Amino acid sequence: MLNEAQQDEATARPAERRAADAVVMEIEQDIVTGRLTNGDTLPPERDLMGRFGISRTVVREAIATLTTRGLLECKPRHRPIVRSPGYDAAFSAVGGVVVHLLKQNNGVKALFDVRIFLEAALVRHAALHARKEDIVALREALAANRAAIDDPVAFDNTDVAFHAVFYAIPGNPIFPAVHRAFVSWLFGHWQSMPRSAEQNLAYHAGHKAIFDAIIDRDPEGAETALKSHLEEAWETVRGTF
Amino acid sequence: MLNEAQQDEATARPAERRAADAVVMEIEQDIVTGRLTNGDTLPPERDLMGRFGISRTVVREAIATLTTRGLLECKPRHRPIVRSPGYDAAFSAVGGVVVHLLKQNNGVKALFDVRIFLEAALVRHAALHARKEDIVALREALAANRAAIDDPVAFDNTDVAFHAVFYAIPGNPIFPAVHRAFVSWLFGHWQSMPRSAEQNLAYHAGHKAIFDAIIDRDPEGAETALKSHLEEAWETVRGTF
DNA sequence: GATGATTATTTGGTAGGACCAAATCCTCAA
DNA sequence: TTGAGGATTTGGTCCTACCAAATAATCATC
Repeated sequence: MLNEAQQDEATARPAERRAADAVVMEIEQDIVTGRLTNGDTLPPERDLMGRFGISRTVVREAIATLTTRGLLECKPRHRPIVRSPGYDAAFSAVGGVVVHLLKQNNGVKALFDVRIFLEAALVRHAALHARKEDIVALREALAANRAAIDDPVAFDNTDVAFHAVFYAIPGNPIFPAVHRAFVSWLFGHWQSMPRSAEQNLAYHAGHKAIFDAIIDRDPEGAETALKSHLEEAWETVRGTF
Repeated sequence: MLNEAQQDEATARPAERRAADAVVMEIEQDIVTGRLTNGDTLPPERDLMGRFGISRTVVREAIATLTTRGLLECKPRHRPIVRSPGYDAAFSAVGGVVVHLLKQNNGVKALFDVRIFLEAALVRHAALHARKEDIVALREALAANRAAIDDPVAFDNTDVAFHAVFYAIPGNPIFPAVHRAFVSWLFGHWQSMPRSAEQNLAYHAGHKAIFDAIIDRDPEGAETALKSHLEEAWETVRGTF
């Protein structure tokens, strides 16, 4: 059955833009301009229907679009939660695709090589430009790593934390997000693999070699030590996926 | 009106997760395992309804999800086309989020700094490891750039192509994808801005300085030349957004 | 008055139908 | 054979109705 309102809407619509896009842009504006901030909840879908004068289908389409863009977080039977997008949200948005890419030929190797390449440049940068507080952070991370040699879980965590310092030194928020993406994409595969204390000692020695080169302000040595360390790590995990 | 099939379906469903997610995973599997390969078309939405025993609402939601993940390509009035995901698809999937990030405080600057950082490492790598064919590619790209100084559009294209060579030299497919992402995210803002032939000459001189350092196998010189070149480029565009 | 169980309301998820516009397929006359 | 015109297909949009879980409100009991 067809009512007049629907027909009028249908015949009048072609000239206009898509209703859903208008809603998306409006809510987008609210988030960008700060009228909606992180953690706020959107009104119920049925309220938005009336507010924008559109059907719930359109409301849901708009919410779905905003969710895929990382601006909203949806849980069943709960109002959508506003999420101010960060660089981490950007990387997690591609997680689904990356999973497929890693399954392709040498996908993990290609990503790991990129990590080595970028991190080599980061330790070189650290050797040249690390400030006092950066050195302190590195020294503390190295000590924590040493203290955790007998605890597999803690060692993994301190391992990641040590490398994270290099991504933090440039002060650019994109680098730490890249690091977290690397960890979630690469580490997820071979984590929970038990490692011996001897292996942890070798890893820690690799970390110390990098640290020593940095406090010596020796970029070449730092880069060499990092590449050696990561290539050793690669050899131990290459067969586990 | 409520028919029995709908009620049965509804009462039987709660055990499962969201219907749309199940469909997404199933089609995902078909693509990963090769039952659906690049260029194949999905059946019409109305067929999928019957095949999966779900409503068209859910079919469309699943297709939308797969599209945002880069596994499908949708055009109005055409069947969805299967796209085996590449690294470019991964980056384009985050395009929507990046747009917002760039609007935040210093977002463009942060991204441009990352580009400078990565590209500095790439030219250093080129200076150390470029093969003969890489040098040839660089020489040709530089010549094309020189020849296009009087043609704004062609100059932009050859400019991008010259820088692209550095991303290609390591032979890792991720780097070219990163470069294309940089171009689409950064260049899109200030493209179509007319540049004078003098400015193009300066840009070309920057390119030549990088090239000369590379054929001299001088990584420090190459890195310095690249940073100088890109920081000059930044100064000319920083006010245009 | 506090508390726990019961009921009502809210809310996101899903089903299914109707319509449109463009593209495609089909028919049939010239 | 061909091409013009109609019929069918197909994705895009909108609507209403219903379900199940979560939450809010109510009420009986102590």
